[in-house]
Amino acid sequence: MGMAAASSMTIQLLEDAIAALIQRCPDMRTLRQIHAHCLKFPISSSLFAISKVLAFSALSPSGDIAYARRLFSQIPNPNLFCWNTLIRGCSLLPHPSAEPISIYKQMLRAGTPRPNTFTLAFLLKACSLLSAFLEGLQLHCHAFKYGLHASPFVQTALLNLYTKCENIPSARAVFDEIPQRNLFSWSAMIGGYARVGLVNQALQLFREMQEAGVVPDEVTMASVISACAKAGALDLGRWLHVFIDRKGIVLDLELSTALIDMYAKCGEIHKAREVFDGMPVRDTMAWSSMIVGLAIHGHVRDALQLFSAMMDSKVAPNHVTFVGVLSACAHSGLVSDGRRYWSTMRHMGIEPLMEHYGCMVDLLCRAGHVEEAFSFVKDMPIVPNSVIWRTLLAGCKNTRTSDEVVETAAEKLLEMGPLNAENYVLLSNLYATRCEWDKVSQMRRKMKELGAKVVPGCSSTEIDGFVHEFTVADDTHPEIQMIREALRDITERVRRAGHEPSTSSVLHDVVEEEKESALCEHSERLAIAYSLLKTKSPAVIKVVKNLRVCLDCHEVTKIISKVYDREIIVRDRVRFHRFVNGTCSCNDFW
DNA sequence: CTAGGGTTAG
Repeated sequence: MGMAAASSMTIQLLEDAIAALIQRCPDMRTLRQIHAHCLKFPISSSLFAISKVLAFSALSPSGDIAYARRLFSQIPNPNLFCWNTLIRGCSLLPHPSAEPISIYKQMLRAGTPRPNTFTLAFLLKACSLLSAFLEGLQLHCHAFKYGLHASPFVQTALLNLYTKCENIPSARAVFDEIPQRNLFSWSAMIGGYARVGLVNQALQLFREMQEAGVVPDEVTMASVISACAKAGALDLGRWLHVFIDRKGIVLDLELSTALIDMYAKCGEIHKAREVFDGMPVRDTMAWSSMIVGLAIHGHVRDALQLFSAMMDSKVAPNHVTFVGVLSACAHSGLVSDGRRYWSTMRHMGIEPLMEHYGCMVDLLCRAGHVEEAFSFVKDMPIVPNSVIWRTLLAGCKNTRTSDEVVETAAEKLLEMGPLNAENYVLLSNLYATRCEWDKVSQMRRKMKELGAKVVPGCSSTEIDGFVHEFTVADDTHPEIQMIREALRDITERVRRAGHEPSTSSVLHDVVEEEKESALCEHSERLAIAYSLLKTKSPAVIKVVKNLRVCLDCHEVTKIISKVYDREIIVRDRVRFHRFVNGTCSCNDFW
């Protein structure tokens, strides 16, 4: 009995020693030595020691998953911890794969052990990385089958999986079923809404979270701030920044980056820069979001200067950084710089994506090199998407371009989006500038015949922390009567200022018979009218729109800024317009 | 041994 106690004590000591060694193990070489020593001792069969070795090889950044797989296959009866460790190890690999699922299937086939909450959480995480909805659904069933559905870890993992698969209704259903929502479940749901662009829902849920008395942290705030960026909700974004400071929430890399992006996308590029300059450490995303921000504001020199500062600070740029750099060059016609950055990018081993080709086509077109842009597109190793063809066609407007370019691009575009009205509108306008009237009417005929759908224009404006959305000819707003009256007043005052509606821009959105009302009910006009009603003179009117502004709205907004003496900032789908006293910051080029 | 976050052309 004394002997048995002694030996069990010895084993305990050895196990503790091994655990301590592995905890400080720096690399696989050392781990193999420790493993070899384990095999010499009577504890070689100790699952404890083996599982420590397994955990290191599977989970440590300096581990070796192949070693873990081999070791695992030699364990006669792996316990649940071993299975879980291998599953998690495989789901942490740089390239997500279905391996965690197949290991799980193997475990189920073995009949034992039964999965626990750890198993499901790891598997669900693996599925969310793959956006594997169907597998996730099966795991959801297993959660019930094995009685694990009440675990907050499983619930959050399910919630997260559904948002990653962009299945918001399922995510919300899981969220609604959670009786005790914690910081993680609130953050996951808010983040899910924000990622798919349901910004109002994200902001609403954030309010409910506070009402429920759950204190947000830097992770929650990063999602909420990014929702503000997408919504163009500057006032709320500013308020949240103050909230962050007041609550002492840590401004880590992610939250700072979200703030930079929010300020940039909400028109406050100087505030964005302030946040950026205040960061003690900056990674690729932080640099990129600042560079992209400067680019969309047309601060091209600053953007390029920042890029070289980024290179000096040895942070590696990625494809997003180059989207910023190349689009900055495109915005101010820096053709040779653009070409240089393009080859820098290739030199760094960054494969150009569709966005980069898009920037180059835009760059060449704006500089008047439409033919060269066309050969560039023809040489693309990936199949150009409709944005590429649209960019090319937009470039054809400004120069005398050969029919070949126009016809090829037109054909491709209509082939790709035969039901997209935007395409017919673009082509119809282009043919009009080229005085090819038969083709203009051909486009309109085709559009009617096919019943092409127009993406409805949608503008929003933020008043007292709430984002109000308006679509073209919208009559669903509760205060629509007042808005209509305000619109009539605007139209009258604008007309008296000498404006004549530019009917050709009606083509941008609608079919002919709707011309008259259409112009006055473009969504940005509703939003501007509502802001004029709800805010007073020094307050700046800020509108965010999902499409480009049309020529007529651009003219009218300039006049409104003068006759109502209000500064108006419109965030287009791609850039900012700042209207002050009858002129726009884009100098009428957009 | 578990969960939630930031940047992307026109």
